[in-house]
Amino acid sequence: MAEPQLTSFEHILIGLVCLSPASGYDLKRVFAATPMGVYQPSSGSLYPALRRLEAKGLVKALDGTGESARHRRVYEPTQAGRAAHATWLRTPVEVSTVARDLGLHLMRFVMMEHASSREEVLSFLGDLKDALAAFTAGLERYAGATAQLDDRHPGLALDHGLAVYRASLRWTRHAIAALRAAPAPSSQPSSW
Amino acid sequence: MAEPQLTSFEHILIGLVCLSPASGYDLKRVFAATPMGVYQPSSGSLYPALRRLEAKGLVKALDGTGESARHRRVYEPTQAGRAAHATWLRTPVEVSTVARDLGLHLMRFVMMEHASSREEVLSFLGDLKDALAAFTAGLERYAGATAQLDDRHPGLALDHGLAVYRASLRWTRHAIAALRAAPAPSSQPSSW
DNA sequence: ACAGTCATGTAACACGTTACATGATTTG
DNA sequence: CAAATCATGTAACGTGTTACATGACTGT
Repeated sequence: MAEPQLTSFEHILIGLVCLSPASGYDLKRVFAATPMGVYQPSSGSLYPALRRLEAKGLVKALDGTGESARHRRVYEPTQAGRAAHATWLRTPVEVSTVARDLGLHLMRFVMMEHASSREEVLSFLGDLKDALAAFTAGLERYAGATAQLDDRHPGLALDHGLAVYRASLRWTRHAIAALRAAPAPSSQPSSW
Repeated sequence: MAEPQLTSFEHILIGLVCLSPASGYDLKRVFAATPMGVYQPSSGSLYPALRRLEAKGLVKALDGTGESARHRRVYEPTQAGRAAHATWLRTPVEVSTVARDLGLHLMRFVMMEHASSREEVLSFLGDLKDALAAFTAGLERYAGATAQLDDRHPGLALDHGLAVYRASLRWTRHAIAALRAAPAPSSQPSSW
């Protein structure tokens, strides 16, 4: 069973059709309407990606949705697709890439809600917290090691990184506490 | 004067050789040794990129550094290269892309230190502050508009975004204050 | 002499972007 | 009926990744 290596974009597409079956156009609207919209996939990337996933047997088009329905191809995941999605959700958090992949990790966290157990989610958040702590510690070490004499901007930029990753780190603690606290999915407005 | 459109990576390479002439291998070490190292350029992207910049007349290889010097191609910017770099530094901050380009903006901020006046830097930081404020306001509006009923993770992810961009926003104020306070305009060559 | 590093480069491959093409369906 | 939107797709082009190749120099 050679896991076909997929791009992050493809993993997200599988995740979205796992949430609910959708056509390419539907997915476009999702990207446009949610905060995911920082990335706006083009037709030239979206439709070929869906076709690749179909060719790899990870999604399939509902043929029942056919005929008069205005030429729409609505995709749903196959069993292999759901398996690949579950595997992706369990991808370990690497310290060396946690900064680069932070957005991706957040996306995974969102998609875990209806696919993973509370323990798995808390384990993931714990790993993310540890990775962010290690990463910020590395930044602090670097800041301490390089004496900023003449140049101010690099030090300020480093401050930015520290401020941002510390905010992420704080958030992991907040999220862990929030998920530990609430057993039933009640509609408590999260405010902090 | 048709500005040749360059990738972000190419702009950064020009910026680095503007800071001080460097070979491809030198640049690799810079990426490996500094917090820029979240991105690790491969040989297959770095050397072709330098050749493209040379072909476009934006950098040139020091031929004096030649012959016995162990086959090194040390690049320095041409006048056109410095002009392109200056133009890039002055690229306006767009609200719609400020989240995606935040790392790039920080990189520009670092490179402005010895290339831009204090007024230009403060103007840039002001624009960045405004863009981040508008972006976070948009996130807040989205959070308020979408009633999170059953799902908790999307709301928590939104909290993360808000926390992170607010940290960036706070940093802009901090940086503006720090640069306003600073008297000494050092013009020493950069060390990183 | 040999290994390791320095230093640059190439080739195959896959992917994203841009721009364009196509036709069906709704709306004024 | 015309225009806008829905909906999918293709082709050229550039670039990044991976993996490999090459040669010069350094240290032991």
